[in-house]
Formats: sequence, C-alpha cells, structure tokens
Amino acid sequence: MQHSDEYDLRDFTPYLLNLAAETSSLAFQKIYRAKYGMLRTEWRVLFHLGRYGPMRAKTICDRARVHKTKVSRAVAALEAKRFLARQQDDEDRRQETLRLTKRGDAVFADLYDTARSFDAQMMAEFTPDERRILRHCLSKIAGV
Amino acid sequence: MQHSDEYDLRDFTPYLLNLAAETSSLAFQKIYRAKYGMLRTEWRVLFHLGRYGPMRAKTICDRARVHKTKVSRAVAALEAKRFLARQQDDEDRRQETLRLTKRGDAVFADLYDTARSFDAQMMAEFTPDERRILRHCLSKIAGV
DNA sequence: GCTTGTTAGTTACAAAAGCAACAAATACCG
DNA sequence: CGGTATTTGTTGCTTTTGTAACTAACAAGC
Repeated sequence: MQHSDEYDLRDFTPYLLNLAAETSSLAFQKIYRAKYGMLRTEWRVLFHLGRYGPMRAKTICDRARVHKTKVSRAVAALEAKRFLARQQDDEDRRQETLRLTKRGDAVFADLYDTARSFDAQMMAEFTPDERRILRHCLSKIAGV
Repeated sequence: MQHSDEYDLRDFTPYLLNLAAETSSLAFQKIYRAKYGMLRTEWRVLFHLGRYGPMRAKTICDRARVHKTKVSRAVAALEAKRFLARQQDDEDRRQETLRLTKRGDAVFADLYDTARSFDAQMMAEFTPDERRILRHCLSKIAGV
C-alpha cells in the first residue's frame, strides 16, 4: 500500500462517522440539557421508557447498548428529577421495573416531538433514496 | 405529530449515527491503544502530521476539529512517547512546529496501513453506489 | 512607545465516562 | 440441601473530557 496516493483522514469512515455523529448530536443535546438538565444517557433512558413502556434497567442496557453503570446513574438522576419511579419485582427481587411518572411523560412527549422534527429537518436535505441507503449502511455498521 | 405511529429510536438519525460511530471506532481504537498506548486524539494528531507533514497545533485543531486543550494534551503525550518533536518558530515565538520523529513516522506508517485496510474491509460490505452516498450524506451532516 | 485587543498554547478545576470490585438475589448441579 | 456460578444493579476509584482562566507573544491604533 502506497502512502503517496491520496488518502485523506476524511476518507477514513470511522473518522467521518464520528464527525457526523458529534455534529448531529450537539444541537439536540443542547435542547434537553438546557430545558431539562439531562445528560445524553438520561435522554436515552427516558426515550426507551416513553416509547416502549415500562421496562427493567437491563433491558435498556441491551437495547440502547449502554453500560449498566451509565444506566444506573442515569436512572438515579431521572428519579431525583422525579421523571421516573422504580418498582421492585416481587418474583425476582434483584430486578426493578422502571416507569415514567406523569412529569416524565410530559417531558418525553415534548422531547419526542422535538426529536422527530429535528430529524426530519436534518433528513430533508437528502432524497428518499439517499435516506434509505444512509440508514441501511449505518444499521449494518452499527450491527443493529 | 402522533406518538402512536411507528417511530423507533433507531429512526432517529443522531442516535443511529452515534451507534455506528462508536461501533466502528472501537475496533480500531483497540489496535492503537494496545500497540502504542495512544488515545484517540493522539492518533488523530499523529495522522495529521504523518499524512500532511509538519504543522502547528492550531492547524491540527482547525483541520481535525479538535479543541486546543485536547490537542495540547495529545501533543504532550506524543512528545513523551518520543513520537514527535516541537520546534519553536523564530518569527513568532508563540507558535511551534510539530513534526514526527523517526519513531513517530514508523508508528504512523504502521497505523496508516492498518487504517486503510480496516476501512476497506468495512466498506467491502457495500456497493460503490452505497459507499458514495454514505460518504455524501456523512460529509453533509458533518459540514465538511 | 503605550494601551488595548487578539492569538497560541497551557494549566487548574469540575464534569463525565470507564473499569473493577462489590452486595444481593437467584439458578444450577453434585 | 449446600456450594458454586450467574445475574442485576450499585459504589468507589481512575482516566478522560470540558470549561474557563491564565501566560506569553504579537498586532494595531493612537
């Protein structure tokens, strides 16, 4: 492999991916941070509970691919904000079911809509074909 | 906007982007970390110096879109590993030119090749059209 | 040439993430 | 049963990042 031919850092997919990911996250991150004082993991946990209903922390770890310590801390933070409540499972007392409170539901509804229009606006620059292929490629790379 | 219709977290582009970025970075990160004890910013600085020749820290900040404190620390770390050397500019003594040492060059050559084949392998799953569109979309989102 | 402003880079402190050890409950297996 | 292994979740400690203040050098205008 020759070094003399053209190969820019931007040709290196992981680099470009990170750049795009950072750029796209930043704007939305500012919203939930300023409005509700949430961190990224907190937003992800909130999204899962809001979109898919009550579930255990472990399920969120698996689905969102977040480490259990991050989820544990995010849950504690969301609980402190009274956005969610825990309920210990009687059958298996290691587990606890997490569910959004009314306040948490309201926050989710707000951010969910914001996220959708944010996403729509971002994708508006591309053709349907481009969107489809972008999603296909990203899913494959992410392994989901 | 209805919540009842289908909208998965994976339909939210920033989320999918982050997932793909993390996944794709992780494997390569392990390589330069295990082999040379480098962090991501260090690898980026090394790449810039190896690929584009000696330059100042500020130039790397601008090109790689990394904050100056991160670059500052990465440069210090690379200097400690004797991968690069600094040379103060006589004309403007605030600035210093960074250049790779012989050892740094060797490390770059190794990682550069590894990166290229890593990338090629990753892109092998896609058709040329898909690759082109993926890159087009990512560049646009990243604003580069 | 003196004040004011700007630029390059470092350092100190605070926030967040990663990692490993831990406790508690349960499952498995002789 | 009784001991070992596994699962769920938390906590403590270390590493890394982010933010803001700082130093040093230069530039520009008066």
